[in-house]
Amino acid sequence: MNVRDFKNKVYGELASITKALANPHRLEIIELLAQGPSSVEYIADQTALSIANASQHLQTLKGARLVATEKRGKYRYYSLANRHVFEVWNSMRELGLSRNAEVERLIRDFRTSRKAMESVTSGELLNRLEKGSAFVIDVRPRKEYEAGHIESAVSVPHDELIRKLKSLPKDKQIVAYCRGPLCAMAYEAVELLQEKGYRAARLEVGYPEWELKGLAVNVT
Amino acid sequence: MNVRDFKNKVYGELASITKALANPHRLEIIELLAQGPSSVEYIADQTALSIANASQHLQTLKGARLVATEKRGKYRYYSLANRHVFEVWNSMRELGLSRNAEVERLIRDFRTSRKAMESVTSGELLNRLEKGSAFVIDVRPRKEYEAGHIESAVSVPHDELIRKLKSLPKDKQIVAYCRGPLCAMAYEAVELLQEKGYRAARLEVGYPEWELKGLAVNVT
DNA sequence: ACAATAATCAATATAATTATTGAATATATA
DNA sequence: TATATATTCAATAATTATATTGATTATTGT
Repeated sequence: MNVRDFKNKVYGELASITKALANPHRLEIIELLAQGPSSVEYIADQTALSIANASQHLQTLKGARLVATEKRGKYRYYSLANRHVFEVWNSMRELGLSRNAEVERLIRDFRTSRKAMESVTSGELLNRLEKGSAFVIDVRPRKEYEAGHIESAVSVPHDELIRKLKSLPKDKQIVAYCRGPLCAMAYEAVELLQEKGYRAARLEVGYPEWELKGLAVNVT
Repeated sequence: MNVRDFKNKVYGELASITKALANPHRLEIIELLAQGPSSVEYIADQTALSIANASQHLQTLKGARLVATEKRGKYRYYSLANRHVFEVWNSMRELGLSRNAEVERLIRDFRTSRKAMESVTSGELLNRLEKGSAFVIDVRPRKEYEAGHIESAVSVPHDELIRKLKSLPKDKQIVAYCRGPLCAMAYEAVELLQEKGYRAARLEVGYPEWELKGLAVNVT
């Protein structure tokens, strides 16, 4: 094999992985799977895809060995193959945000409020948790909370937030987190809480990034 | 705009960037541009593409704002838009190597020798340079050396290595580096040097990774 | 101004990707 | 065993990506 054939094969292999990621729905699926293993049905529901279409996209990801699957009962659970997949997604998202004012503008414009929102770093949150001065809420759907969450966090899915307001403390700062930097749920939660007179801030990362730093407790 | 439209736009933007990367030739171009700015002609030559085809791929990368261009005289120089592009490429390559025995096997099989090859980390090289116990050679094409190289390195393009053997020291270890982990030039150089009785090892990273760590000296 | 060089553009044929539809295959539960 | 549920498969049409070719534009040097 000559050098050119070798290069063609190596870059071809890498491009086939990249191609498997190069689709809006599959990127969304990757971010969803970063929250924890999910069934096809749940993935289809969360991404607004038909079951058959979601299944096909999952086959594509599986073909590139970006996801692993496990069958339990009549459900088949998909999950990310390894941390490298999440890291590619992370750097991809960083690139998108850096390169493209468009994406950032989209995110900013989507917030109903224009005022800058206070955010808390992972390190700060750890400090406040030790001092007992923060109350952490996980605003993702309950299934994702159950698949893994920040140790002391309470599950308050964003569509249940209004109903559960009374159970939240007014004397502590409430720190909300969700799926990650592209996810709007924590933004919305903080906004609502502030309107209702709570002290609230957003965790600057989502659960997968927190977990990657080895700070997580998994519930099984 | 509702949540679904918002998500479609954000993931669509990110997928359009990913699509721009999802091609073997464009990945090879990214790695080449990580060595420094290059003209279309040079890129076409190094990647074995026709000029027109290389130009089209560069347009695609430019459209996704992954590369920047500058015209000097009759040449147009392309370069990576920012470090995020290189970091995506890096994590992509890591994912490829982790996920795919195939890629790793290709790289291993391509070496003519089967014996494991000693490699030197960046930190070790810095130590040895301070002690004066290493002699560093850059085996990339001279143009890439000229665009930036390790401070004390000497340019010995891999196709000139045999002719330049006599100028290399036998009493020091010779450390060879090239474009990065997928590049075969340093492997081949070390192999040749060892056959000829030199003490030689491969730097475990390429020039772009070294530069990313802020260890580089740029020549302009 | 004229030739030579570097790069891009435009048109085209081929190949690959995608969403949709309906049928098929497992698995659990009654 | 029958039935409902979860997922995959296969076929299709529409869209998008790719390499090639030859023409065109921009720049340099004579």
